[in-house]
Amino acid sequence: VLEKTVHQISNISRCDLCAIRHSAICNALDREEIKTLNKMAMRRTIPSGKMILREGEARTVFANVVSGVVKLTKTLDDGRQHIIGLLFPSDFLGRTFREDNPYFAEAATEVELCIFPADEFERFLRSQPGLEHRLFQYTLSELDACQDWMLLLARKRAEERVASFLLMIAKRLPHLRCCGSPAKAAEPSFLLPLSRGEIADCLGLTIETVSRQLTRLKNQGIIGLQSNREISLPNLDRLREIAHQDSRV
Amino acid sequence: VLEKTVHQISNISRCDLCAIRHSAICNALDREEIKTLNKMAMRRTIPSGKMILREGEARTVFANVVSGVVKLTKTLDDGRQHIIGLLFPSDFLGRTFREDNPYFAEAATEVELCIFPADEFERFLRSQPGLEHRLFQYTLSELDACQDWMLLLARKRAEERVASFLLMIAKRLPHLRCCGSPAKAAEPSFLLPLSRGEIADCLGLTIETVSRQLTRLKNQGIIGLQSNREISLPNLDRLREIAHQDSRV
DNA sequence: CGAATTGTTGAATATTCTCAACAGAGGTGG
DNA sequence: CCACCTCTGTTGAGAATATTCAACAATTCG
Repeated sequence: VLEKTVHQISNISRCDLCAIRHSAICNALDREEIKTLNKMAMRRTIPSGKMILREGEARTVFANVVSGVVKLTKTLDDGRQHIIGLLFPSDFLGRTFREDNPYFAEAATEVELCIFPADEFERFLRSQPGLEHRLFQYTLSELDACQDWMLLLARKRAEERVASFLLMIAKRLPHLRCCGSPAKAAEPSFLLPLSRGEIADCLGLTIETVSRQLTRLKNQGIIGLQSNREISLPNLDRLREIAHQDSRV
Repeated sequence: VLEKTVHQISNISRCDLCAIRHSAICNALDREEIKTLNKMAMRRTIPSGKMILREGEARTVFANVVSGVVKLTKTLDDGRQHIIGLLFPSDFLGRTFREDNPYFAEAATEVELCIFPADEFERFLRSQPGLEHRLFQYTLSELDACQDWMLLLARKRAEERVASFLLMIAKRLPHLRCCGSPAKAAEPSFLLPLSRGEIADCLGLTIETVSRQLTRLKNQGIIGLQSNREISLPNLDRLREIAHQDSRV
């Protein structure tokens, strides 16, 4: 009996215990295939603020985000900066089939990554059409999101942008919700993974404008700011009205 | 001898004569495979201004752009609009693996399309990993371009946006160049595929701002405006300086 | 040629940014 | 545990950029 148990345990790969096993691109793989991927994978914990990839440098790794938030940034020569994307748990990091990274990737919070060597992963990807199809679908969703965000940057005003941002974060951070009092169980509440400056870099605004808009929303009772990073959304309907046609939280 | 010639001619598929045969996603296919694709394909000429796809509607077709320019737009409820992308000859139109169109597609000029029925094309795509890989690569480039454009919308000023726009068009319109005088052979010159209003919708500006910036560039001798649509770029270096770190024309 | 559309220009306005001062949170060491 | 320092965030006043509204000019199309 004991022998059997031990055998079963040894048969469990690390991936079976992985939190994102069924939501990351890995869900395209069966037990045998995932063993191969597992062999080339490495877990790494990255402290908040550390640079993971640099724009223009040769790509050497790809990764799944297991926990935490990664920000992807682009910069102009004179230092103007923009956050072109945020990666949450189960998102894929890295631009496949290209020599160099098209953006910087930095840990916005402490981040846990499941890392793959670039060349080896790309070869595996080409040999597994199911996996490549999964990554293709993921890329298409990224493109959808990017195109939606362009509309925000091109046409929404500061207030609408901030409201849209909060809804986006609330939608993608179901894990980090705080335990509110029972009465408020229905209202989303979470820790912002970004500073005011980073939010500004997401929205194409300045720190001051973001701060002012948050204060305004707070004074109207549409959001709650327990501390700088701790936010609650007691009036989602109103927030959605302000954001204009944003998808459900 | 005549018989042989006839046989050779009958062996030539429509695709062999297609202008974009080797630049569109079709270049992933060999002679046999392209025959299959050819069977499901239909050529269509669409007049300028006609809507091709509507946001939210079920997708029924995909297409290659053979000639002309297609604009992809998103709108807010109150009518604010943004052009999230332009398609030039050899670009692929349509969002695969999704029930509904995520944007409007409209002919910006007269457009020639090579159309595929959606379901049939998707099935073919899944059966041809090489073709799907090619479309995946195309989608990745689209994403790169979209992320670059986000930086423009978020952080560039009106003058920089207009300069970047002109460089982008010049880069993607090598076909539509006018024949200038011999002395000016080196300077790009072309017909704008978009109106001032459409340019504004690309750049997140108003018509008036675009007009003012174009006039400024003209007065500085950096661009030439032969007519509303006819543009020349006699000082590319200066234009690039203004646009800030944009890729070569 | 004339009407309709598209583009330009000016003046006033609005929104956001910049600069500056201050307040608060968080972390460190005595 | 508190004092201090630093970093982050807030607030206000003035400036800059782009928008809005309006009139007019130019172009295109029938």
